[in-house]
Amino acid sequence: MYKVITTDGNAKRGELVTPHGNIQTPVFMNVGTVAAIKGAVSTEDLQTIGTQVQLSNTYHLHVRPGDKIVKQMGGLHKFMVWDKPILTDSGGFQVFSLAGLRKIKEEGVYFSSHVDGRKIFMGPEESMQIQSNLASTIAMAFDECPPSKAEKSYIQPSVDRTTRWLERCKNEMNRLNSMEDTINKKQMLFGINQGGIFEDIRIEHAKRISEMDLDGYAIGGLAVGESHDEMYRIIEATVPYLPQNKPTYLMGVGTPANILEAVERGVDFFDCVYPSRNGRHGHVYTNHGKLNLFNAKYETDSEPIESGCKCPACSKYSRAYIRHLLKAKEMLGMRFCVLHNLYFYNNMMDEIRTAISEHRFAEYKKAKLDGFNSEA
RNA sequence: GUGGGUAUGGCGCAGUUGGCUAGCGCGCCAGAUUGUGGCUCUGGAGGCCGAGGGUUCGAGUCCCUCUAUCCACC
Repeated sequence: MYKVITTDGNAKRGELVTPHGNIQTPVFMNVGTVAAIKGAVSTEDLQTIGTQVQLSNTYHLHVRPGDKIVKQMGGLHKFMVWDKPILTDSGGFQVFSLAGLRKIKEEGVYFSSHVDGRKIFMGPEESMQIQSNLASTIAMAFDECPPSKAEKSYIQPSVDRTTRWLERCKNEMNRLNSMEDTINKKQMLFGINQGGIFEDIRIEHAKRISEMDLDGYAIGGLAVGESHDEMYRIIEATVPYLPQNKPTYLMGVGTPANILEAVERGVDFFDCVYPSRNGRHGHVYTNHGKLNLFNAKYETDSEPIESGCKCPACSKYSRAYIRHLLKAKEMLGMRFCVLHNLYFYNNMMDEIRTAISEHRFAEYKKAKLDGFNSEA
């Protein structure tokens, strides 16, 4: 159950009630694709850096260790020792990102495993079964995420198929939630809006899936190559046609600036690999823009990544030391950067929630963006 | 001391019977990365080819001397 606590313009401050605790929105979900946030980050770390929700991936966990193994181990929560909400992505994105290794048909998608090359079939039913085995808090619908440059003639039939897949997902999820040996019988299902950068297709699709009474609605297929302006335009056009009494999730986005823009347009949920992947590559976020700690200018910099930051890295360690660890390819260097970045994102979301509650989101956003564009 | 090998950007090497604007890997310096294959990709800086002399229209490539270094033998 989702409720909007207060609004500030189109920005919403809300709360999603789940069997694994309540999620305060807007929220940034921390991405742990294979039931682990890359960079040697533990559950204890996540508590320290204020993680509300973890995101894992259906396709990756199906390939390894196998969803049946996870079910046998008591489900994802018990397996990875995390009792707060988990959202599982459906594997739909892998249809897109592993393009070349797949064949899309009406019944579903034929993949070759990126781990051992074996053939895998996944359709809406399989994706729901896997996610039910994983017993995540929120399951995502199985969709196709077409490339940003796709023509309308490709997008329209693709979106129509995604709609048919969504109906199958919903039916299968209902069936699974009523089964005796299902671990999480209250597993939620979010539908996914597609339509490329065509507002008419987006809106039509949003209307159709809104009638299906799902637990939440995502906007997918953005931030895959189109410009920021196009992305914001599509968000702005689509959000009003998604149910306002349900959470809206912008999949895979994005930079801190992207998130501020999307919150302003009514988005509640986010996830992105940036803080973790960029962290592993030594790119760290600050209120004065992104730093690349590999840069030679940090060689003797005794300052923390960001002074005043309360993350585990900034509380004690210098940029120079972390740079050294990164150059030496020590895991600890990546770990510090990932922890800092996730803390930065989680903390920014906390600030956003406070700003909306106090009806000063616009001022907050402007000040934040000005900071990002200033030199540290 | 004798015989043989090797000397090319920070390191490791390619450079065909002499025609180069001297390449490559790593490293270095930067930049990309948006529902993650601890990747990958894209740029950039840096060498009078150990030193000196010779042959030639032309030498990193051939010849001579020297220096350094490695291996074997004494």
